Formats: sequence, structure tokens, C-alpha cells
Amino acid sequence: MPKRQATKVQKTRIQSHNEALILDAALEVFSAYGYRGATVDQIATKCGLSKPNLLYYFKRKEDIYTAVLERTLALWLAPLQALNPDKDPIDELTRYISAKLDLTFARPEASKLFANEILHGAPHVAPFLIGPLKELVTAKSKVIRNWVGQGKIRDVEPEHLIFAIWSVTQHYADFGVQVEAVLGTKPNAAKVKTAVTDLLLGGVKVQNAK
Amino acid sequence: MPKRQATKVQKTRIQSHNEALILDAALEVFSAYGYRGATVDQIATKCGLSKPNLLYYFKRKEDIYTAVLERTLALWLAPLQALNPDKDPIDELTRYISAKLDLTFARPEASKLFANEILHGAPHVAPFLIGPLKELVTAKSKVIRNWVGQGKIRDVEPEHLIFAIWSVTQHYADFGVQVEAVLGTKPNAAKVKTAVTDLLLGGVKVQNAK
DNA sequence: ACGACTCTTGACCATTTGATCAAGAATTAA
DNA sequence: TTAATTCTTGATCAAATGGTCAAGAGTCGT
Repeated sequence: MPKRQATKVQKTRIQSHNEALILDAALEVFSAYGYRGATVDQIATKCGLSKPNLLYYFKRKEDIYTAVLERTLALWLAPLQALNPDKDPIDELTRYISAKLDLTFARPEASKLFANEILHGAPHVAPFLIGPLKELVTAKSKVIRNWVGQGKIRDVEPEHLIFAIWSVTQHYADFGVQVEAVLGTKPNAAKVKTAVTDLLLGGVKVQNAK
Repeated sequence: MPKRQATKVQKTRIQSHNEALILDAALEVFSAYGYRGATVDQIATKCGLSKPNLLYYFKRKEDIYTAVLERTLALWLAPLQALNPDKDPIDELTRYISAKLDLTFARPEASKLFANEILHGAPHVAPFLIGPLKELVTAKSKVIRNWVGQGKIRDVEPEHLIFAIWSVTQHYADFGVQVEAVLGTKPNAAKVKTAVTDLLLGGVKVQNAK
């Protein structure tokens, strides 16, 4: 009887530690340079490991990529999942936008990693898109459509509202350099939150009582 | 006296023809795979030239990239430039959104090329961002702010309104695979236009007379 | 302390890829 | 036709890069 399982079942301290190091470094490098632009050496250097050592933990470059990518997918679904059908629509949407913007400013690299993946045709997350993501959007669209039916919000297209919230919020991460260049300064998170929320909820038109 | 100028001044028929071929192919390849992901060979194959022949027209890979990138920048500025301070704000914004969406659906590769460039830190277009783009946005923000001052539109933050229009419209190109996956079908351009315009102009909230 | 297992790395390999070059083919102006 | 110029390409190079491997160093349960 072997002292440890033949098939590794639990991770060593060193193992967990180094894998975490690698994934953190990989997120930075992949989000900055894209999959092809990133090199295993860069990631190894960034986390203080030798290249062969890194490849001891993840056999292939692609394995590192998929690992770090998967770690961000859960992060992606959470805020939308929290949309509560039974509470006030405006409160819920406000909170959703707020949560997305918090994510954007707290983890812009995660947003960029995802953007890059989609931009290049989603070669690794296609199943995620047509599976869990589509299901979630369909479900939450139904919720929004109900709100519309009850006259609680304007007659918007739910799917496109969701797309709009995604794109506007993630814009501040994915196109961060452009935003900063145009504004002349790094945008203030609180100000962005106010502006974006007000715009998406209230629109541009003056809709006065008349 | 030499028969032709020592410094090449006008292009040969063949030259113009092949350069156009190359730039068209380069746009497709760069937008699909990114700068690092694209190979000179791919571009050469796509336009039916040999690699050395392609490099006869553009000495370096980067030269091809900057050439095709510059060709898209003009395209980028045009719609916003057309925003007319003297006409009806809602008409103008509607037309701007419409023009951006037309571009998105007509030339998604151009949008993706630009997105990829910005996503990776805008290494080639930083001067464009802090120069012409910033100037244009500043100028048009002033226009929008005037509209706000005259009570013609709601009190929105002009720069963020512009960002929102950019991000929402370009989303249908840059995140096209995601949109298609979630919707289960390629989005209908006219429907998107209606939905997006209505959302950005009218918002989500019911603002009834009371 | 010992033995088994895990971790680490220098050296190395194969492939990809951007770029060069010399030599020949095609084009063009006279 | 001719000669200068432009265009084309097979062969080739050097560098970058993903990945391997054997051998040694470190860790851990007993």
C-alpha cells in the first residue's frame, strides 16, 4: 500500500502556493498582452519561478490560460445572478450597475482578459457563452420583461439593456487608456458610477410632464 | 537627369494595387488575431502574395499594422465630427448613434482592430488619443453641455455620454460572438438600432407626468 | 536518520516567425 | 529593341518561444 494516493488527491502547501502565484501573474500578463502576446517566460519571471518550474505545475501554456480564465467566469455571473425579481426594479438595476462598475475598477485585468478572449472569437469560452451565460441572460430577461409588463420600467429590450450595461461598465476597464487619455486624468470611480447609472436609467431626453 | 525621381514620388499601378490588397488582408488578419497573433505569412497568403514580396511593400510587420490602423482612425472621427450644435439635440444624437451602429455592422473588423489596440495599451495610437481624439471629445462635450444648459436634454455628463455611445455601439462588433451566442442568432441591425437608440435616449425609468 | 516523494533548474530541442538577399522575371519609357 | 527600373521569390538566417529531460535539492512522514 502506497503512503499517498497514486492519483494525487490533495495539494501540497507548496503546490497551492505556487499555483496561486502563477495564476495571479498569468492574469496580469495575459490581460496585458493577450494569449499570443504573453510568453511563459514573462509569467514565470513575474512570479519568481523558473520556466521549467512553472511548466511543472501547468504542463502547457494553454492550461495556464484556461485556468486563469475559468477563475474569472464565476466572477462574471455573480452580479447578474443577484438581480432580484421581487424587489424594486430601479433599485435592482442600480445595484447591478454599481456592482459591475465596482468589479471594473477593482479588477480591470479580469475584464480585459475576458474582452480579449471574446474579441478573438471566444475560442476557449464558447461553451460558457452558449451555456450558462445564455441561460442566465434569458432568465433575467424574463424578469426584466415582467417589470416592463407591470409598467414598472420603460419598454426596453431586456437583452439589449443587459448588453448596454455590460459594455458601458466594462468600457472603463477595457478602454481604460482611451478614457484616461480623453479625460486627461484617471476617471473618478464614484463620478463614473453616478454618471453611468443616471444615464442608463434616465436617458438623455427631457421627459417633462406635459 | 534621371528618368524618374530619385525619391519615389508617385506609385506604380502595381504598387497601389498590391498595397491595397495587403491592407485589406491585414485588416482581416490583425482584427481576428491581434498584432502578436497575426503572422506576416497569414496576411501574404490571404492576399496571394509571397512573404518576401509582401515585405517588399512594407519593410516590417509593424509598418503594415500602423498603415491599416491609420486607415481606420479617420473613419472613427467622422461621425462624431458631424454632430451639429445648431440642430435638434435628439436628432443629432440619434443620427450619431445610428452612424456608429452602421459602422459597427458594416465594418466590424475595423472596430475589433481598434479595440484590440486600445485593450493592449494603445502602443501605436497614444498620440491620436491624447491629440485629435481628446480635442474632438472636448469640443463636442462643450456642445452637449450647451444643450444641457438650454434645457434641451437632461443633465448628463457629456464625456460619459460619448463613452456610453461608443461602448454600446461598438459592443456589437467587438463582442459580436458573445452577442450572437447569448441571443442564439445574429442580431438584426435595425432592431439593435431601435433598441439602443431608445435606451440611450429614453433610459429605463418611467418618467410619467405626475 | 532514512527513504519516498515533491520540487527545482540548467541545458537543450524543435518549431515558428520576422526579416534578408541575391538572382531572375516582368514592366516600362525611349 | 533596349536598358533601366520595378517586381517576385526560393533559400536562408537569427531570434524568440513552447516544451522536455535528467539530475540534483528540498520536504515530509515515520
